[in-house]
Amino acid sequence: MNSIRVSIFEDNKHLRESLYYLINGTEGFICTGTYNDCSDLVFQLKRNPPNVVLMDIEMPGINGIEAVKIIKHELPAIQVLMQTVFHDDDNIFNAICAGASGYILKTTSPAGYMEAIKDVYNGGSPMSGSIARRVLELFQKNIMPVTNKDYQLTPKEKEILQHLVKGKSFKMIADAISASYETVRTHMKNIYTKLHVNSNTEAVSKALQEKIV
Amino acid sequence: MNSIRVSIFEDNKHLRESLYYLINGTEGFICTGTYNDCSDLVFQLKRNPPNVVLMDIEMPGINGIEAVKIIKHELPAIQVLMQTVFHDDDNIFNAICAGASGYILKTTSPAGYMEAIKDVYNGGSPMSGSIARRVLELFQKNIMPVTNKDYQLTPKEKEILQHLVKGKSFKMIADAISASYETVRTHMKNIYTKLHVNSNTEAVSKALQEKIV
DNA sequence: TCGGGCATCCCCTGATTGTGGTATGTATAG
DNA sequence: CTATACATACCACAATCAGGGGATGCCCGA
Repeated sequence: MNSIRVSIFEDNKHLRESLYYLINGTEGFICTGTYNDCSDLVFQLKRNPPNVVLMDIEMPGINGIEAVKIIKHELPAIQVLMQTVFHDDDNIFNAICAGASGYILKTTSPAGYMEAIKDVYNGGSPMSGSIARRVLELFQKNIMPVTNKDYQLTPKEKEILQHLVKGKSFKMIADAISASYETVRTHMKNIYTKLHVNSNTEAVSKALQEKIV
Repeated sequence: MNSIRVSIFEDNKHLRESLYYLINGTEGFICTGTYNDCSDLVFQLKRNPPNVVLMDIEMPGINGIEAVKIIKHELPAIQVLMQTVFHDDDNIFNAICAGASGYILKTTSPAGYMEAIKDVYNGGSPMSGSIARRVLELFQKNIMPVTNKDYQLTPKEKEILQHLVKGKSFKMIADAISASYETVRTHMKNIYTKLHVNSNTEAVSKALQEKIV
């Protein structure tokens, strides 16, 4: 079966070489390249594409986070596993926001390293509880905020609100729903009352932010 | 120092009692209650509030996921750690979307259980790589969809746009940024040009949907 | 049958926006 | 030194919106 192809970006020569031998010395893994910085990043990765990139977060020149952004933009299929010497939550979090699939501490055992690489390759995202929590919190706050407060909007009102969000004027909405301008206005008044707003912009804002539309 | 207070929701009597003795038998932990279903959930939790709830995901009556929703709605300070017999990604994922802070397999060792509880209590979110990946993907897709088309808005223009999104009128914005009404209007014209829109509602809509704000 | 919720329409008045101009001062890059 | 970008400011006119009314018809549940 095919080996998991791994590239290493790490400025510390000793660690870089250790990882190289570790990976090539493990059944089912092969190292496609080691690099001490991110110059020619895309070129190198395209010439000899890995499945997984092991990326140091602290590096001279282009740092690991920038590198992740570039990789995910140019070669989105490649999974990036960040590695860092210490638990720098902020940087790790940023790396994950940039598209990294997981991260690992450099103090991890060789077996743990291989485990994490395999996990990433197989679609997992190894990360610590504290990083996971930060991701979760942002996640729960921004995605899920199915803040489904129920404003008791009628179907017609929702329909009108949708048109409004699309940027239509009252006149255009009237046209779209085959009703008179005044009807739309009446509906809008009712929407304003229900949403506790008093302008079209506020209504649009609330509709989008609370996912009423 | 204070012990970590833990409540157990688990329909299997054997496991429930094992956990009870494990928790009460461990230094620094105390079990505030064991329940075999979620009836009177809120009442019980309010009467004897824990720091962490250990919640079985598969339960008769109100299932674990519903229970999480209720807990996070009524007592958001309580951290919920889900437990499940097997790696049911979908359910775990749903539980996490509902507000759970992490999860643990029932096959986990006693030491691992205590570790996970402590992790959750300390603000971590223990979860497997595969769950983490699903969260990450949704996260990166929905939060980060830094659909960052760059509209080249100046700082001032962005500031004004932010006020607009908050529902303020031109007059109020002028006041907020200490500029004249006419200045705000000029900025708005420029914003419209850059965003290719021609009304305040459209601008708000675009600003929110493309996360320009 | 009566009231309530919903959708439909109309009027008037004043406030706010949209559009198209012009213009000045201050940086900053070339 | 000279464009160029940016923030600032003003005017005028047309269009649209907000807030206050009032009104009709339909359907459904009490």
